[in-house]
Amino acid sequence: MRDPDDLDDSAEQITALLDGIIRRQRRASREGFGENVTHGQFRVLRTLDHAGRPIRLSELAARLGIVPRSATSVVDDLETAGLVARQPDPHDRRATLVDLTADGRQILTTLRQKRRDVMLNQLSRLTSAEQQTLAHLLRRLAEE
Amino acid sequence: MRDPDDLDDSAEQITALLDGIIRRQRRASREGFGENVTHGQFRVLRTLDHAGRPIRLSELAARLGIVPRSATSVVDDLETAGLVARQPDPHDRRATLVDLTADGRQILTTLRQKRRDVMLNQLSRLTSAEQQTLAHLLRRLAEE
DNA sequence: AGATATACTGAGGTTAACTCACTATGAGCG
DNA sequence: CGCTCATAGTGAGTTAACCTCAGTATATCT
Repeated sequence: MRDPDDLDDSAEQITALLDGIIRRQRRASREGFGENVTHGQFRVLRTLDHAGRPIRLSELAARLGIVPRSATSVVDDLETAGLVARQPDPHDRRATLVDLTADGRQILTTLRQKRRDVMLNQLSRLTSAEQQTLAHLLRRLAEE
Repeated sequence: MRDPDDLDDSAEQITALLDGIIRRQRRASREGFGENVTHGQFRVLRTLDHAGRPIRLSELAARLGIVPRSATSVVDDLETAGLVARQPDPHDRRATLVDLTADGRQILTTLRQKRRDVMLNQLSRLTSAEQQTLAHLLRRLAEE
């Protein structure tokens, strides 16, 4: 019962597919993660780890693609949980630097492991060459 | 030839990429769409159109990948806006069938157009062969 | 020194989900 | 037939992950 417009409209198809995949993944994370860390918090931990050094809250927000105010809230929660720490920027007293704590780093490792298991399940439908192709295409799509 | 870290890597990369793309797309929808139809509402309209006939609320929910209670709310709003209509299922008095109204069908067409424009803009970074490849890979990922 | 810009946060809102518990109806069975 | 159990939808309430707008503190530029 396919709408013929859908078939040759790759834009809409791709959109719908992306949509569904993300939704399923979110759900898998929510159920499978266990640790009291949400998806958004995980993204922060991952980003900080990737940065490899304390970064400004505003830079964190930029990397996450959200507005600074939103980053404040996530960092608040993570700080309460002891997974990240704020410290004043010595060069600019307006700014705060955010960094992973030892606990944060450790939980990140655990979560990555669990997450990998969940994801592998989905991704295993593709050969590793296909995964690479996919990653490549997505990267081009994601470019600013 | 692939060690587990590679898998981990591409799994995590792909997830992060999907994440970012969807986020941007949502934002584009939110800003650009104009019509007072949210992303979730759009998904309902699209699904109903795709079904091509009145379907039960629970079936709608299943197709959307959400729990029935959540579908109730979206349908409530769409019904208030006059874009869908509920009717009793003649064969089962517990069930309600949901269908597009003429207005709903019309708005769906408009939205599809706008949405396609937004998406095309992003997708134009890929050749059409690449788009096909992408659609193909995503379809495989999305399969149940 | 004063205007303007930047960094963060308080207050409050929206979207898109969720769960739990309830009512109405249908179906199977003894 | 009546009883039990399952199914369809919804009321009430919650959560995550965003948003905007306005305010304070600090930096920078003229």
